[in-house]
Amino acid sequence: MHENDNRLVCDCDVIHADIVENVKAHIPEERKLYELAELFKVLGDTTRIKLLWALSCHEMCVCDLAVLLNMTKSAISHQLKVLRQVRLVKTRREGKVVFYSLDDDHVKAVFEIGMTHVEER
Amino acid sequence: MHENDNRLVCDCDVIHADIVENVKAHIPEERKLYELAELFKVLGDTTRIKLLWALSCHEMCVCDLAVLLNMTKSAISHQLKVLRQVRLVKTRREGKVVFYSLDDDHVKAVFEIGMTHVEER
DNA sequence: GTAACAGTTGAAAGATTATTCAACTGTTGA
DNA sequence: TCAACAGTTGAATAATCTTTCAACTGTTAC
Repeated sequence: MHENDNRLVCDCDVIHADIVENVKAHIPEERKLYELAELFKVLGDTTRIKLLWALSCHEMCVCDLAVLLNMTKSAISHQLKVLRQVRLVKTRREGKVVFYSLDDDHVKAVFEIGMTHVEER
Repeated sequence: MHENDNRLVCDCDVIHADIVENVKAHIPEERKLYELAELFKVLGDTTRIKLLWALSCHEMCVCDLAVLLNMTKSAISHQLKVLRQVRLVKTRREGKVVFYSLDDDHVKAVFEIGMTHVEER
């Protein structure tokens, strides 16, 4: 991740100072943009997209998901952890079995808009 | 990227066969989910998020963007290329200066929903 | 034509990330 | 108690991605 540690890294002059100043004044705080990028980064992986899609159909356990995607339980579990950390999925234990389901109403909406972009190409 | 080349990689049995079959029947084609993940991958980087945000305020040239983000023109140019390849931004040349602007009406919508998720935490 | 500057590009370096592997925890049922 | 199985985890490997660097293109102005 890029971090500008007080060095001046830019190798050119401003051309349109007014625009730059205006945009600078309205840009959201660094932390929020960072978190937004983090969210998209989580969505930016085929395995995790498939998991979210599957869970948007029905809650499922790790074994079922592993069979569905033809991957190891370990790989699935690692990715589910990532999804859990950003609160996109939640869990429910029933004996030995852990059921995963979506934990966010926005995900489907993001999916649909994203799909619109993809399909228009 | 994971690809299952006819090997059976899953290390467990199906527990809820009916659910798995049902989900399998409704899952979108592989290619679409892949493209959706690709789109989110592009959005999943702080630099590119900042670029898109800036461009959602006003069209800007590479120099301006470099000054705004305090990065080299080269780094900015590389990232703009990525955004151009998935048709999120478009260009317009005026003499020596190349202006970039958003090329997708959905981006802002995706931004806003994503922001909702981020802010609720 | 050529100097100056905006922007682009390919290759390499550095950073990050996904999957595998092996060892582990927790729960059930005999 | 212990075998069996669902799931988790840390470390290592493999793959991918971001930024840097240096060389390049294209346009303008002299």
